[in-house]
Amino acid sequence: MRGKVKSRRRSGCPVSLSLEILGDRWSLLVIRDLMVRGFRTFKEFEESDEGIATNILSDRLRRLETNGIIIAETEKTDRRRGSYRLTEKGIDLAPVLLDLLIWGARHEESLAPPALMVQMEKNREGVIAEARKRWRERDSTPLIPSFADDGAGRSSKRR
Amino acid sequence: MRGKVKSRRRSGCPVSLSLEILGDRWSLLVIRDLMVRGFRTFKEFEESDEGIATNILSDRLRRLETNGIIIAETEKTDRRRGSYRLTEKGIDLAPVLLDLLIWGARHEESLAPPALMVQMEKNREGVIAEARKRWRERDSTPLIPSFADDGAGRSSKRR
DNA sequence: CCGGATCCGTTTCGATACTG
DNA sequence: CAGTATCGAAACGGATCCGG
Repeated sequence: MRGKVKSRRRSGCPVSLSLEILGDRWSLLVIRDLMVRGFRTFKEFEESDEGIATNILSDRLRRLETNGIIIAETEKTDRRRGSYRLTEKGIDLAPVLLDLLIWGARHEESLAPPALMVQMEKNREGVIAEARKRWRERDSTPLIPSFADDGAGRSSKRR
Repeated sequence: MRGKVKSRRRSGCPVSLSLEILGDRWSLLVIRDLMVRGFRTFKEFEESDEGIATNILSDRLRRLETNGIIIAETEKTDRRRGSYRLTEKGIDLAPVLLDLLIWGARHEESLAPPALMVQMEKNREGVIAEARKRWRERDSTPLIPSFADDGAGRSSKRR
């Protein structure tokens, strides 16, 4: 039992700190779903994506909350946390998410219609502004409709 | 030995795919060091940061390589891979990294001089263009000098 | 039913020793 | 110097259970 903890040094670059919060498989995915797909409840997160386990989801939500990226709203009648929203700090991640989305669309298998991406890339600032606006208005309709549904992305899943 | 793979469904959003590559504690950090700090050798990565273990570093470098984000250059005289560089796909992550850097500087403990960040935020496009330019010229001097050294970031680390 | 918490087997991580 | 090998520790993921 080598109890050497080795006193983790941390570099001064802010990215490292960010990655201590966001550097895992699920956190950014949860934030994306909040921001882009308009998810708000535990169940929505659980059922979507690639099937995050409930314990992991619970843990990630709590971690994001303690880091001030989301807030959980508890109803008075019920002790459970019913819905989640991004804080301003959280919505400020919109540029990161968007750039990642753009990068993914350009370099990974382009499951999402490139046309949409090209447009989004051109209108980056506009999309970010829209995200921020909706956050202020507590409007949680999906920011990018094609990503709203589950097997999503493949062209016109029109309704 | 329950061979149930459960046929992981993946959502159509490109972000998920990106996060399968980048969604861990170290990958983006390695990319940042490649891009912003100008690291190129195994040893530089190993000694910097918050002390990544050599086996993890080795694994991440390999994964980034197989995903086409970096390339390893092997010298003919030696079987070892001597230096690493970003591919074009890798350099295209500059916007993501930069936005993450900006976000971190704004919301996390501001270890980096805010002035630098404000400037970088204003000149986002310029910094990205510079990164791309250097990549083309194989110029690996640090893109952001304050982040070049280890305990870095704290204002005027006089030189 | 919904939002979790708990239990438990499996996978990944991380520190260090070791090798070409 | 650039990695592997090893092994204990931590995180993950699935199933199940529980309180509101």
